[in-house]
Amino acid sequence: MVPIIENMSSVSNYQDQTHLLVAVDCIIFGFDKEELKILLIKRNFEPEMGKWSLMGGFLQPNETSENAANRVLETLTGLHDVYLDQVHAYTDPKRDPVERTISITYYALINSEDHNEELTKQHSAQWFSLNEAPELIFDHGQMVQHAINRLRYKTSVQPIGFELLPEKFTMRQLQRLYETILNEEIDKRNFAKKINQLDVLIKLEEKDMSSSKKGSFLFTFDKDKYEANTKNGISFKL
Amino acid sequence: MVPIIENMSSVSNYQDQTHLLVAVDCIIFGFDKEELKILLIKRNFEPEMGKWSLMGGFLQPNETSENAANRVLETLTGLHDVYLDQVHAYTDPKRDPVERTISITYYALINSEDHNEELTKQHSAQWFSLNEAPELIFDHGQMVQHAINRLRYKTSVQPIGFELLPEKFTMRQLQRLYETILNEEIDKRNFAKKINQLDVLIKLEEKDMSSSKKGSFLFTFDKDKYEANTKNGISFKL
DNA sequence: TCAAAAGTGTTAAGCCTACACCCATGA
DNA sequence: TCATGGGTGTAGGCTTAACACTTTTGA
Repeated sequence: MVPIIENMSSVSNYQDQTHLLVAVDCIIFGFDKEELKILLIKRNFEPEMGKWSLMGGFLQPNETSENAANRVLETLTGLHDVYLDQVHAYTDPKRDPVERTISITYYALINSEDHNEELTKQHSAQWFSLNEAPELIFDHGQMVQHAINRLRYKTSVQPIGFELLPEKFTMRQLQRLYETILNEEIDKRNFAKKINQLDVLIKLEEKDMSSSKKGSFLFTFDKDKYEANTKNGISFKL
Repeated sequence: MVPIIENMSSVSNYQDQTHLLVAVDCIIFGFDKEELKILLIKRNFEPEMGKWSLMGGFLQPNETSENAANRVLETLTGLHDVYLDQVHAYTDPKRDPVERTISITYYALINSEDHNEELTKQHSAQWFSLNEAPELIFDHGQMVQHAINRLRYKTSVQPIGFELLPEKFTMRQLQRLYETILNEEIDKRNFAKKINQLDVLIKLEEKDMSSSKKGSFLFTFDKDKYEANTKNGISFKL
């Protein structure tokens, strides 16, 4: 057993300690009007060249893991200021066969219309619906599962779902989003009731005419209202 | 901007990457029949000698972060097989002034009667109630806050509170535990009702006579029942 | 006999769930 | 005119929250 600290010398021994590679891996969620999808890359580099994996990168000097996740994300999608949430650190000494690397995962929520297709093409990236995703390298499959669980919890307690939608969206799109995240059907009347109770949407005059002849009203998320509610102790609970 | 991967060479450049120190820090929760407390150490080593901090240690070769947290915990308390849950990775390049170190935190739940007082004395460790805890070094204060939030969520959704209690406990002890974790008062009739509905306790014949003249019945947590419930889709929700 | 904690049930309010019909419009 | 998706209200059951008195027994 290794001693935790050098009690005897009264100085802890930083320089004798093992230094490790640290990476971030991003679980990139997008919503294409029907389904929750994740963006995966086909590796054109070793190890595991040709297989599917999450997009990741090594932590650089002077960079937080959040910075690194943002960088990775921007490299792949061209997007910045994306919603990111840390999920877990994976530390199995054997998880990367080339060299021990610990990986910190983040999930990202993007409006899948926004991303730069040139860049994703360059990285041989592709969107997959959750059920149809290929097998992933290393522990990336587990990472995805873990991220989904976290996302499910988080969406039911904070209004992060809107990150996945365009600025203006219909009630139906919002409902489909929640259905696909929570993986359950929701009655549309009950859903509308609940959302309206939360009092964080602004109903616009405008209608989206693409999905039906009648057209459906567009809404936007009112961040200020949400924050005011939060201050007043009214919490978002779906 | 640093390239994520060496696309050109089709081999990612592990050896050129920065290697970092990785540590774990433990937020050790205990319950002393009245209050939730945390175990802190007074540092007898640099940096920040003489100040209070969480107990931590560097990640060793061939050790997962969970292994490391267990080791740290055993070193301080003599306990093993303790409930541990990973919370967050802290990666600010300046968080440790001596050398860049990323820290992965775990919270531990222990029955505070069990720990080895010799060992804690050796490390100048002391229990503090959450309100009375001293200021902590680095980002350890934030780590504690983050861990409490996670603990609150987890206890309301999984029966981990029992980890903090002795094998046999009274309904009142259990209630006080939940009150101190959730930081709110609970009506004892409603509490008993809810707990009984969960159907995971065994009421013993035995009474604890220490807290009142009448005495109060002791209970134990029935792990098998809980797992059976879980399998049948009945979930623990407080 | 009194003080102190244990134990126990009921009611009202709010919340959640299930459920069905009309509307507007383009084809 | 019909097919498609949009929009809306209500009733019953369930869960939650509020609330007070009796029991036991050691001091």
